[in-house]
Amino acid sequence: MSASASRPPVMADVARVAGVSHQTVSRVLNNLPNVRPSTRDRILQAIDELGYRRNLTARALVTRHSRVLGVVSFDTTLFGPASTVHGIEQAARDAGYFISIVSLKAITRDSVEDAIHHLAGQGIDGIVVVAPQRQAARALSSIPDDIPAVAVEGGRARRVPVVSVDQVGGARLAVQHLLELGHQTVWHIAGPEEWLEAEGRLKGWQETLEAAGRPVPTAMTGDWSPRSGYEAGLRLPSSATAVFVANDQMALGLLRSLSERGVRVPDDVSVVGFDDVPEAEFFSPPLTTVRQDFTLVGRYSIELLLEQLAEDPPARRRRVVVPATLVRRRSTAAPAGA
Amino acid sequence: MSASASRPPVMADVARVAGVSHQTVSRVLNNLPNVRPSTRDRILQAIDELGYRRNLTARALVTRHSRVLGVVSFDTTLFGPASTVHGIEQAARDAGYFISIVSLKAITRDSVEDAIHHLAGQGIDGIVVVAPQRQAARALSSIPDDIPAVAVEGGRARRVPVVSVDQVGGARLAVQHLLELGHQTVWHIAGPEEWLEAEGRLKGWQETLEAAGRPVPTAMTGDWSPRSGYEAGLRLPSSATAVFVANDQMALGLLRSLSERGVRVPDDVSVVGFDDVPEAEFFSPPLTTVRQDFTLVGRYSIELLLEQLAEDPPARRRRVVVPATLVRRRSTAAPAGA
DNA sequence: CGCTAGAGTGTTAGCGTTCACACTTATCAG
DNA sequence: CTGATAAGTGTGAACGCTAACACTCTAGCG
Repeated sequence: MSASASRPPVMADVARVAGVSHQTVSRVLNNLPNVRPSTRDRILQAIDELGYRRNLTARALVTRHSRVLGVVSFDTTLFGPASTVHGIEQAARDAGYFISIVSLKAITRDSVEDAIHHLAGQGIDGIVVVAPQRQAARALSSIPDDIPAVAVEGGRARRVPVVSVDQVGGARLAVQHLLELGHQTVWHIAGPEEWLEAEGRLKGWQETLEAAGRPVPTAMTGDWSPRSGYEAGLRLPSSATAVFVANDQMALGLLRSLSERGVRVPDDVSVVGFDDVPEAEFFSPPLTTVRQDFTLVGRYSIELLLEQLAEDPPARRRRVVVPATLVRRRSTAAPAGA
Repeated sequence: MSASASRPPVMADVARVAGVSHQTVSRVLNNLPNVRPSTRDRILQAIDELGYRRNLTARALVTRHSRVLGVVSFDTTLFGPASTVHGIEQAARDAGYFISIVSLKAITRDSVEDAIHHLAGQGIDGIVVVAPQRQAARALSSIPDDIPAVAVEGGRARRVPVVSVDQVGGARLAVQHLLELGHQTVWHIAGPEEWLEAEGRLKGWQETLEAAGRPVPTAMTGDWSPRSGYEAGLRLPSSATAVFVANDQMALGLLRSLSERGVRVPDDVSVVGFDDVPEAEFFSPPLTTVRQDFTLVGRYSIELLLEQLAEDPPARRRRVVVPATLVRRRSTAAPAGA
């Protein structure tokens, strides 16, 4: 513990104290072989004594690897993105990487490109773009060629592997569940058009109805917020007996407007959401919904990224799809007439 | 666009193309004066031509500043931490800084210290610790002296400035609101003991009741989850007419258990939450709650951090308190007997 | 006409690591 | 006892940038 508060100690200081060369200190730090145990101990002790911490900036300069991964995301306040980023962070840390985050207020192609270049200039080893909007997905092509990247929910990006949840399959699960209960058809409150997730759920809903030979009602569109679900609920025709809502927040709004109109759930109308937010189980009534495993999505995205970072570029999987699962609770039942 | 995909261009390459020295390129990049406009243009063109991006790692090595700030947080899936981190990120980016995040699964003194050292070794310019638990607050003392730091919700940390929401005041607002409506007393479902926020809300609740000369019921304790609020609701005595719940999620659970028991809100029991999550407005009934401005908290924390980073260390404010506000909705009313 | 000031530019030396070697010493086969 | 091999260690040169200073040149002054 040197009293001089001048500069933090560097490798050379450790070397001097331990009576070796800086290179030997480096070897110990990097767990390389061919260091005599007694020497190693002396160095370790010197490190401890001086309170030495290796300067990762210098290391990054020479190795050309910062062990930092960049993440570009949108509104990390929402449950989905927040969970995904959390999953990414956990997986990255387990792999010994740091995460540098840029969270966008607005998704425009420009803002995404900006964020990407920002990160690229930062000496990052790779980038994960959580790109659930069409705009963002388009910006993927502007990622510099020399930077490994992965997209989450990024449509079919050209040069970038994609991890996504099976939105279409999830929607199918929801609609099939309602049809099996005996409903003639299912209404849909969709997410904003520019969102790929909204698109997938809409598609799954429509295809499933068509496959079953059922009429396909006009879809209503919300903006993911509870309020928009509430408003969609006001426009829902009284003939409807089942609604598939593109996320749980809008489902909550729908539940509220139905209850205000005296419509009982599930007696009069069945409702299925999407996401399985922690609150969903305690809605009135507890919400049947489609669960997405965001943690797994985060994990896979890091896995795909690290694969690209590896020495031997493997025949890289271009796309990983995480299945969605149906969680049955009390907001769905057979229609009144059944 | 050089066809050789060998190495990304460096400053010297730009210098060669522009016919100047690398130092002049550096001057242009750093917007220093005394560069002839025509020279500047030539350099800018060369940069463009080569697709040159400055290596920030090398820059950081020599300047000893990375322009990266570290953030340590807990479970960024929760609304509060997620919003705070989001606010921090926005504010930091506006100031030209990057954010490197470590999100902890468990808060123990060790895990926090670990995260801090992890970041410290990363060549970070400063650290924000979102430390809402007593454990985490204690770990603040282990931040190396040479690294500027700020704590969010960190109790009264010793050497570290703190930004926090006025939990006590928020709780007072909630309880006063209920007393003014005519309730004799107010029950409380508290958060986990080790959380400072839970402690502040508990304290505000208790003090306000005492100041009004009202009996103070035994507080129930949850773990922030809707389920724990639900369970607390089952234990709520039927004599209770008003409940102040330490967060919105638990309030949701309470609402649910009350409705299952046939207790009407607000007719039979009034409920106030804390946080004002986006969903709160659409609970059944819409929840009266205390709003915390997390964005502001994030903003202030970066402000305090940048103050420390500035050339002239100002007489530093040791503590910034952000006020909480009451949002009145439909879950509160006068008691039945009033 | 020489001198100074300042604009404009180049040169050199780091920053704290790792990498590619070269070197020394001990070990062992022949 | 010699030479080859391996273990253990040191030396010097990068990595790509900025800081400090030195230099050149023009303008302006007495």
